[in-house]
Amino acid sequence: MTGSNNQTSTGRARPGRTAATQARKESVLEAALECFAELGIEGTTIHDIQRRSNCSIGSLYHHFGSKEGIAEELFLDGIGRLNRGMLRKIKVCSNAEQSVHAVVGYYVEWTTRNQPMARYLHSRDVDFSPQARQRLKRIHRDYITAVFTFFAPFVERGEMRVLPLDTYVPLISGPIQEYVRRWLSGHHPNGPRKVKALFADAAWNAVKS
Amino acid sequence: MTGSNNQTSTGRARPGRTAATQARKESVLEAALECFAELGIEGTTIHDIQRRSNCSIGSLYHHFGSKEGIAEELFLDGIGRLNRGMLRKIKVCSNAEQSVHAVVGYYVEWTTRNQPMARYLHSRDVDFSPQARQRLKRIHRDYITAVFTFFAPFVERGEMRVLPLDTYVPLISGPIQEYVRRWLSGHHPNGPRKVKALFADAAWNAVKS
DNA sequence: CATTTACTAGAACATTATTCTATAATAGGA
DNA sequence: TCCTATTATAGAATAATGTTCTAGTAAATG
Repeated sequence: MTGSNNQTSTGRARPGRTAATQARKESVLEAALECFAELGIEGTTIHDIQRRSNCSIGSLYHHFGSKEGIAEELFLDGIGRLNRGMLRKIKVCSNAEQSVHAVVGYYVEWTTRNQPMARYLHSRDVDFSPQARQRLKRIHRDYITAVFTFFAPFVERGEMRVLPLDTYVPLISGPIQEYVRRWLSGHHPNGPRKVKALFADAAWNAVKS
Repeated sequence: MTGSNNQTSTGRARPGRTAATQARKESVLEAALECFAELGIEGTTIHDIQRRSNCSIGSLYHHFGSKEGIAEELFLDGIGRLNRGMLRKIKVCSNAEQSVHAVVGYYVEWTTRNQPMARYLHSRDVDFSPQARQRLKRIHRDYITAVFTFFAPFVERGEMRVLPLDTYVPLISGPIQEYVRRWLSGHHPNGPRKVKALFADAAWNAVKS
């Protein structure tokens, strides 16, 4: 009903038209993010996105189905990028403490370098269509699984505490995420770089044995 | 331009018409929250709110100025309630550890008892009109000030670490907030009650001397 | 009681999202 | 290479939704 969608934004697609299609979809998402940043989410119209991406109404609806569809795709795309970057980063770590520090550090760097996307991700973490919620749930589950698979040996070795699975991420990332959220919504002026070490230490303290 | 707005939702207003007005505004906000919960934020129309609150279009716009105005007022109202409840709760505490535990505990109880509002608060913490952002910033600043005024003696007595002002809230509330957010958006089924103690201990660990 | 101000009401209007029909480009098989 | 099915583009037409406007009602004020 919605259209193609043969790959998530990561996967390499077949060459030819599909590549061009992928490029067009990405240019739409890029335009949408810019609009959201400048005009606010409620403030941007489908025409704003259309104009900025040089895409016709028809194409837009062909590829995304609705305005909400664009917003959801953008969200899932952003989460995916963040998660993949994070996994790439921690996989080169060789012990628990280093890994936990890497999580906090990468989150700080990524959000500082991708402020519009970070702001967007923070702006709507709840409230999705059932299908998008489903996809998001899967993304989160896969991420948690991947992270835990990586951390499990550390837990077994006794470097980290044994805790309920769904508490690790909040314990490690919760504080820095909350700090960044407040910064991004303008409640305080200081970016997270100065407090990176503080939050990394706190994270490690929360989960170390 | 927008209309009256003689009091925030807390303040006792003069009797007579004003009281009725206040009641009407609150009934609109209540209706809006119900709609957001059932239909999603983007999914609810001004007419949905209007129907459910038995309020005419005219009244709606007289009191709130726009749909976004309703959403903002609802948000500020909710944050205000949460903050005031929190302050009330911690003010009866007599030492730092007890206070920190109270913060986490109250957050768990409040969000469990006010799930629709909690979900709404999580759904849009960023992305507001400049004026609303300003009001929100003030609310946050006042809250932080009040909390810190309360905690300051504990810091002086050496019960708590000396940290940058804007890091206390993320360190204490960040993990439980993140846990609750994930729960509310359906990523895991368990409510926060079972992990309350765990997160309270972690919070205390993060800020104790 | 007169007058001003706040509030209610919903039709008229404007904006914005979505659908629809037509056309062009590409891929894959004969 | 040509034919056909599929996918993509385009924008006018339409539907849905948000906002303004005019008129009238209730309360407050002096």
